[in-house]
This record gives sequence, C-alpha cells and structure tokens, in this order.
Amino acid sequence: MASDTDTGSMSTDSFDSLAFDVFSRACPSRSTLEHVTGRWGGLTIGALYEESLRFNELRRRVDGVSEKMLSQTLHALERDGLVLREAQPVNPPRVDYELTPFGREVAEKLLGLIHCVEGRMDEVLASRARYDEARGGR
Amino acid sequence: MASDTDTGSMSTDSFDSLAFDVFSRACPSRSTLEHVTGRWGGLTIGALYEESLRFNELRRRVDGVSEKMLSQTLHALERDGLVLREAQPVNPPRVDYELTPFGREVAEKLLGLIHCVEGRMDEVLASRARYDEARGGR
DNA sequence: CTGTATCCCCCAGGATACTG
DNA sequence: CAGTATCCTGGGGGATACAG
Repeated sequence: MASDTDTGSMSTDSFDSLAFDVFSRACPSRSTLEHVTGRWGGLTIGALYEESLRFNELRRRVDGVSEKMLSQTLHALERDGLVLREAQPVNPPRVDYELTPFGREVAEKLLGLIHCVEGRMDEVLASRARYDEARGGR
Repeated sequence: MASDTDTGSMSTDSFDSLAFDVFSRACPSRSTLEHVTGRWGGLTIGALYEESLRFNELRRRVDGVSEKMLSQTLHALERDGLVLREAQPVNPPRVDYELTPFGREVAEKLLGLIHCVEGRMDEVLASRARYDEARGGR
C-alpha cells in the first residue's frame, strides 16, 4: 500500500482559468479524487455524512461492499484526512468512523453532484431510450 | 453494450433528509454517477467544459486515455445525455464533441469537487505523511 | 466485533491492427 | 481523421479463513 506516485506540486487555479493538471497522470490530486469518487469511496462518505458509524454498520449500509474493500476504502480515506478513525480500547473492540471537517466539505460537493444527477434522471432515461432506439438495431 | 440493469425508479430526496437509494446496487442513478465519476468520465467532461473538442484533441488532452476507452466513455456520456456528438459529413471526417446544458451543470458540480480537493491538497499531503509515519514501519 | 491474510477469478482497460 | 475489432494481461475486488 501507499504506492502512489504523488509528487507535491499542483496548480491553484480559479474556476474560470482552468489550467489544472488534473488531466495529467502525475497530478497528486487525481489519486485523492479517485478515492473520493471511486466505487466505494463515494458511498462510504455519503453514509458517514449522515452519521458516524462502526465498521459493520457501514458494511450493512453500503450495499454490496466486501470486508476487504471497505477496509481498504476506509484506510485510503483516513490517510487522505477525510475520515477519522476512533478506536475505543474496550472489549469487544469498538471503532467509530466519522468524517473530518474536510471530509464533510467534500461530502457536500459530492452530494451536490449526486442530487444534480438524480434530479435529472428522467432526462437521462429518456436520452438513453433515444440513443438505444437510434442505434438499437445494431 | 447498453447492458445496464436500470429500472426507472428513484427517490427525489432533499439535501437534509438523505434517504436516497444510491446506496442500493439497483439504483439507476448509480450507473450515471459511475460514468461521470469514472476514471475517464470526469476528465473527459472537464476537458469539454473548457471547449468543444474533436476526438483526437480529446485524446491528447486527457493524458493516458486509450482510443478504446475514450470511445467507450464518449458513448456512455452521449447516451446519458451529457455529451453532444456532432459529425460533419466532410472528408476527412470531422466530429466535434461538446457538453449539453445538463452536461455543463454536471461539470460544474464536478469542478466544485475537484477544486475543493485541489485547494486542500496540502492538508491531504500532510495527512498522508502523518499516516505513513505512524504506521510507516509496517 | 474489527479487522488482516490468502486465494483466485474476471473484466477493465491497454496495445495493436484494421476499416471507412 | 474517427473510430471498431481482437487479443491479452494486471490488478480490482469477492469469498473464505483466520487473528486479536
């Protein structure tokens, strides 16, 4: 693990002058973005945005995730400073996961995206129907 | 292709009462979200947000994408109604890709996320350093 | 309960060649 | 230029067993 080839430089660009090197493979933010938008990252963050959860609660909440992937995802997010892991030294062990302030900020942006897409799903579905009919025979 | 198992129902939830079934595997918006946030989807949309581009221009812009993946990505985005494909019947062929209004909206949300992360990359890097040092020996 | 270690399968996706 | 078709490999990720 910790195999990212990240170097420490990136551009601080404005919204209008988009010259960021996210397009470059070597951009360090690309890996974080991948953790956030990855298959399980987004769902995990979404779940934690509602409330702080324990490992198996998360596992139940995020439909379809395996122990291994949840573990990996959580580690990546914790490493990036999006998730805080709080282990209580009790028996049986109890570990709570919660979003950091940064994590919450990212979660909100992510939710903005999700809502944007969900609110337009009828359009999407219609577009898909059109597309499939046009070249559906083939 | 067009192998999504999407059914046409989803929840229209508010930002506060998050009861969306995005967490469910069967949620139709999940596939669109995957197209948008996928490895190449986001970068492609980001590139097209700046300007309308042709196939090979895109290929050069999005560092590391293969012909096959760009083609696939573009088809998925076009099908979902995010990208408009305009083929001019000239020789040699010329095809321009541009974002639809919906595509631009999604792009903006996406850029919001990207900027949020990029603007905090120093934190991320610091967090990673801390994390790696803590359990770096292992 | 909270994970880590292992095995292994499958397909995302890269390389290459070819067509219109 | 704008793609499609084919082949092939790496690693994403599931299942299971095990450990603290």
